[in-house]
Amino acid sequence: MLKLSRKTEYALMALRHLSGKSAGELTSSKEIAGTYRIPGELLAKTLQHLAREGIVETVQGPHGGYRLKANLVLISLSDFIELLEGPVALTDCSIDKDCDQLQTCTIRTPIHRINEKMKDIFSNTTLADVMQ
Amino acid sequence: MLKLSRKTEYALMALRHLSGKSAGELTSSKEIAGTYRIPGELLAKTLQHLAREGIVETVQGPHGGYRLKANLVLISLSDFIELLEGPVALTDCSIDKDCDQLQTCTIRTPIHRINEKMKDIFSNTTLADVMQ
DNA sequence: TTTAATCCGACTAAAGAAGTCGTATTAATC
DNA sequence: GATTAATACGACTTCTTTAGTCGGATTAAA
Repeated sequence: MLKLSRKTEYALMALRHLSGKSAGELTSSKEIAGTYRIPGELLAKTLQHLAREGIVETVQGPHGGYRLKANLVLISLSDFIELLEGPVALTDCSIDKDCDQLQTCTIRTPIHRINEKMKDIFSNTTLADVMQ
Repeated sequence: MLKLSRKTEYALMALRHLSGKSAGELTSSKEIAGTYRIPGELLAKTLQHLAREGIVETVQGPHGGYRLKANLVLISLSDFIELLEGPVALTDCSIDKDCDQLQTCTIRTPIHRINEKMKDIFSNTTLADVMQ
């Protein structure tokens, strides 16, 4: 109920960790997982996801690892969450239209209004904001 | 991910329905469930929950049913959601302290800030607002 | 060639949400 | 008094999502 997924939390912690390193420095997934007691495999997959999205950069092989690629000031928390967990929406009907109750639903409009306010918060927060 | 539960949606729809009736008039759970195609038993349980919380009033027996009791202007959406689904929090560590990562977690403070903003939205919206 | 890292899909496990069922209670009506 | 139509409510099942694990492949340094 209105929670962020662990995957998102882990991703934020990892980014924070990476942003503390000097430019270009590589950090292994293992180091991050160890530091924060995050299940290693899960964090690895999450970092790979971030790599595919161009947020971090990877180097394979021994002494490989991850480093920041994107400018965190330019990424909104909203985009970041949507990347990892899909659309930010209080109800499904804010996303797609497959709802039996659509015709009769009387609370769509007000819920929609609140949803927009919520999205505003996430849109107006950048990843850089979350790093401090 | 950041969704309201069906139970909450159903509860809001039911309250909206009840608030359209004349003062003191009773409405059966069945009528509401039928109107909006909500599973009957589930709605019934939800209404019973609202009754225990003093938001609606019930009359048992044939021709019984539910009617509004509380003044919806006085109930915030925040309180309402917490009633039905527990604390509004982006992360568990905003609620209790049982988190292995507490010592090492570096994103608590910023997440907390965002969480507060989110709660503000829900606190500043009353159930009456959602009925229009 | 070995080793330490990423890569990635498939699988399993755990948790939570949604919905169902059975039985009890209540009170109006026949 | 019996029947009936409603609420009351806990226990249960099912479904969906989230979390975590595993196995095997690729990469590149030593």
